[in-house]
Amino acid sequence: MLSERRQKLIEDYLNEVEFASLEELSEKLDVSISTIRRDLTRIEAGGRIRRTHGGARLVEQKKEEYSFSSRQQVESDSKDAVGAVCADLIGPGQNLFMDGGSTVFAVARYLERKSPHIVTNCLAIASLYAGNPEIEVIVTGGVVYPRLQVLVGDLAVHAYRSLSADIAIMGGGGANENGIMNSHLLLIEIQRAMIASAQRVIFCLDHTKIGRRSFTSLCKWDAVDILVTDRGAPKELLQKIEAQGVEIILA
Amino acid sequence: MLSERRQKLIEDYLNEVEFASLEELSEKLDVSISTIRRDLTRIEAGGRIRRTHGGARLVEQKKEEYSFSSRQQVESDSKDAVGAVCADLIGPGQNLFMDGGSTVFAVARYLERKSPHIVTNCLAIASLYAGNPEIEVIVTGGVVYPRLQVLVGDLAVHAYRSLSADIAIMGGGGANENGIMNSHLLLIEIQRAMIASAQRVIFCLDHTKIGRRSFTSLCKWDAVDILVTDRGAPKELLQKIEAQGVEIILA
DNA sequence: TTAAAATTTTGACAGATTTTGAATTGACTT
DNA sequence: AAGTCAATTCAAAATCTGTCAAAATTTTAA
Repeated sequence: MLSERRQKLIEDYLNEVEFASLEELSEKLDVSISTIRRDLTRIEAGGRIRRTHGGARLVEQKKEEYSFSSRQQVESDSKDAVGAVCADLIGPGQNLFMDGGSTVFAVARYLERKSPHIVTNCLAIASLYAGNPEIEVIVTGGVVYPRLQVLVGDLAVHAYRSLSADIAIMGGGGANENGIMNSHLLLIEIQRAMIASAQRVIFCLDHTKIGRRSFTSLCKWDAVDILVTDRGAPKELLQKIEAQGVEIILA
Repeated sequence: MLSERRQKLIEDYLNEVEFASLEELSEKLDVSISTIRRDLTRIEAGGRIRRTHGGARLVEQKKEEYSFSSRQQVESDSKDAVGAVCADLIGPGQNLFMDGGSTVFAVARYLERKSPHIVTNCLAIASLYAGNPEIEVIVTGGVVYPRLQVLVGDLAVHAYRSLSADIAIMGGGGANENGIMNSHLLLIEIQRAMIASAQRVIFCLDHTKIGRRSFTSLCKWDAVDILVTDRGAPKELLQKIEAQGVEIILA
């Protein structure tokens, strides 16, 4: 049995049962416990499972703004609607900062006719218009953060600090009446640099994000000009946010 | 049985079963294990499968959006061969600068097991390993140059100047006995920065580039440590280049 | 056309590398 | 102390790479 095939089988099995013990896997695949251990270590490096005492379990798929491939499907209608409405706010030829994340990517897809100048640390957005001579795309640089496929680190922060934009189009992990939150510490510094160098700040968050808590506070509402979300968002919370001077647009 | 036909059968079979062991294929096609090995090596060069210990597996078809759709086809056998040979020169965990262009991209495809640290201004290379946590990818930043899908400009130049690498893997538009040439002025400054910050400089040029003139001179041969090309290149010219202290490796 | 020469393909094999299972050791829990 | 699990080490087995000579194929020459 090929080791890669075995590892794939382990992954498939874990996808069914959530958790499996070493012994269980060892018997099922007819190899020694040692081999199972080694397999699990390798699979864990891929990130989809986690080793535990005596076995391994599936990593719960975080329902987060970022992280593309899996998320892209879920709530894509909401995201699309938010994206289209947000793109309407952009004038032709404006300079944009664009954050990572699937909602912001949805905005990017509607920008073609605006011929914008885009500065981004998101590889997906950069690649989207990389072949289009009508749209100038500037990539910030930085270290690729594999889980989110965005660029992080000093290069990215410096790039945003040294440029300026008409509008920053941002995403986030959650929002409540106190402000916006994000779960990825590596991104916070970058997002703050974007906000600081942009004239107007637009946050795009589909309704699942409104009212959700996340890991760290990114900014308060006074830093935000516009919040674009969809009708599924809780109205009373939106009112509290609006009272803090944020223009709210519903898709 | 023609070897090409056999290779096609192997590919078809892998498309069905995803994994196959050497033994399995050897029996199925009634040839020796050695032959299967060689077949797999050749098929792997095409990029659709990957050899593993004891067999081979299908490569998940990634979205085509990032790859060099048109140019990739032309001379792709030569480029692949050059890519494989060049990748052999890289040690595990080394720091690499990687230029843009399809030949350098062909090198990138063979680097998976070397777990390199890659610094690049090429979006295709960045996207290739963006989701792989084993491989650290740093993107230089810069303005996307749509024709080549590489990043150009000050951000890119500064990034390369401020970093350093064990090896720079470079492409070019042409080469003659005086040195390497490139047709894209925007790239010259960047490539010079790469060369200046790297310990060893490897140029990868398929045979169509050897002897071809291009627009501007990029560098003389004394800046180059190794030239990787294929057997189609004119031998007398290679000798003249070798006489200038360049190690020449033929794929 | 046939024969000889050159090239490519194939199978086999030796030495290096990787994978595997078992044994040992050490950390931690009960 | 006893038991469980993880990490490490080690030797055996499996597999990989490079090389070589035989076989098959293609090219060249007559």
